[in-house]
Amino acid sequence: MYGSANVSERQAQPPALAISTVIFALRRDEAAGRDEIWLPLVRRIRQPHLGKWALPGGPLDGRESLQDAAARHLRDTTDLEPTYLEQLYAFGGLDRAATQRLVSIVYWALVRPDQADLARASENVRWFRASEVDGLAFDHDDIVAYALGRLRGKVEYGAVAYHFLGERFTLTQLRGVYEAVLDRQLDPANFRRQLRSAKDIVPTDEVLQGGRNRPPRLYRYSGDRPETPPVAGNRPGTTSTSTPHASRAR
Amino acid sequence: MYGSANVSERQAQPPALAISTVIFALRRDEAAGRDEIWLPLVRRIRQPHLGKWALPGGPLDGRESLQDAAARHLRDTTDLEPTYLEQLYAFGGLDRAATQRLVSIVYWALVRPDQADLARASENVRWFRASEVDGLAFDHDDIVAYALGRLRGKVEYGAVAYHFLGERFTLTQLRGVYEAVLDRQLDPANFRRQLRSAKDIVPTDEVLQGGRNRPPRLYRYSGDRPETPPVAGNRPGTTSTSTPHASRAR
DNA sequence: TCAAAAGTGTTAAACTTACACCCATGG
DNA sequence: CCATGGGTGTAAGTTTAACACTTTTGA
Repeated sequence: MYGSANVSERQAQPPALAISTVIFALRRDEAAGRDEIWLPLVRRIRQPHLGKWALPGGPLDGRESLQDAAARHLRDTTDLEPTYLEQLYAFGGLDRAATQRLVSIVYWALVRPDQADLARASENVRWFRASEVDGLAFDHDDIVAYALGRLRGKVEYGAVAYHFLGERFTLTQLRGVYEAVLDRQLDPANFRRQLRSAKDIVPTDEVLQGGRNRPPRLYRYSGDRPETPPVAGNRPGTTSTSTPHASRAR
Repeated sequence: MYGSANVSERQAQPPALAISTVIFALRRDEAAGRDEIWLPLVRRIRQPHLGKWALPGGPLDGRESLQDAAARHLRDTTDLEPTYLEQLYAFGGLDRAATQRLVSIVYWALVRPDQADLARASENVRWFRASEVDGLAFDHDDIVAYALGRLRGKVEYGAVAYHFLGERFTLTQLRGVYEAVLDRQLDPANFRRQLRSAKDIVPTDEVLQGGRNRPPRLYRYSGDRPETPPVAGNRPGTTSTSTPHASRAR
């Protein structure tokens, strides 16, 4: 069934397989006094959709895992090395590309501000506000919208927001991330308490000096568990951790 | 051309793309007095892993969407037409198959008991307890374990359990689903109240006659929203609903 | 009328939410 | 000494969880 050679015999062209990534970073809007979500896009330098902005990506090299391929394309096109990289979805609609059948396995990434600053910005790489993205190549508009929804869900449930920030961060900075992602204000007092009981966010004995006001305490994330979902086959040697396992065949 | 074991040739060839599905159904264990999760597997009738049990699946036909391909393979191999079908994950590790680079886009499905009864059971199709699955072909053990975890998460958060049942069901039946999936007992009284406020589960004016005890009221699921996650490119014409959308390019 | 499941009531604990208030710092 | 954000206290509202209790059926 799987090893069949008539995959290619049935039809002239097997579906093309591409890897793309939605990269999110935080940027401060000093005027509005709040953080916003931005993402880098690359300009297409060939047909189809020549000249349009698109998600960074490309074909899957035969000797790298899906995640490695995503990371490599990030490096090649934007110089970014994200601290968080997770599979988003596999898009395989029939009309995604005009000339060929195209299946894209899309990842999403979070990068820290210092990393984002390093990102090559050129004629063909530019940063956009996530809320203003529109008119992208292929179905990338929809993919970005879906990624934003997933980001929101992840932040609401779990422990992802840290990856927008550096190694150490204040609770106010972290709240800024949550507010940018969820697009609403949060009560500072209650936010503090909730994250205090979050267990994987630990206070350091340092404080951030140099501000105009009382120096806030710095925290760090004790990310014991791998942030990438427990998925076998993703990286060799990784075992699933989310489920009690089988014993024997019936 | 796909089946070459030569490494350099393997790199030159594009990765093979397959679609598989993890199918879950509920089955009553009368002895233990509780529901259990079962899934159908198919026996491999060719190398590699000849004779081993595996998830139903096969190659992607060039003219159907990913989801349609999953549904078609289900029909062809097990005669099942699930009421719920959602993409699980794309597995693309390097060592998934010995002879070739194989990327599998895996779906997971829920079927109703009446549908499950119709499923062709033969020498090469058999049902297994999900908790006892082991020794499958490829990395399918891990995939099943991951799918169980996802099922658990979906049931805890949202509205999936209904799809294990028929059109109309009692709250006790629904509680049986939750208990089987979450693998723990739930308080009948509290469960009832929680689901009452769930909004998308509505009481009918019918009751289920014929039991030994007081006839329970029947409920149904008013599934307004599509259960498949809001994903563009999955089906042409489907628009993402989860995210406020963009306005213009910057 | 009895067993068993259907269904309701009640209460303590836990968790949100809103907001009043004190603390520490740079200017 | 004051403006500002850092940080704590507290009380009302809401949800969760445990379990006692009443109702309705078939046998």
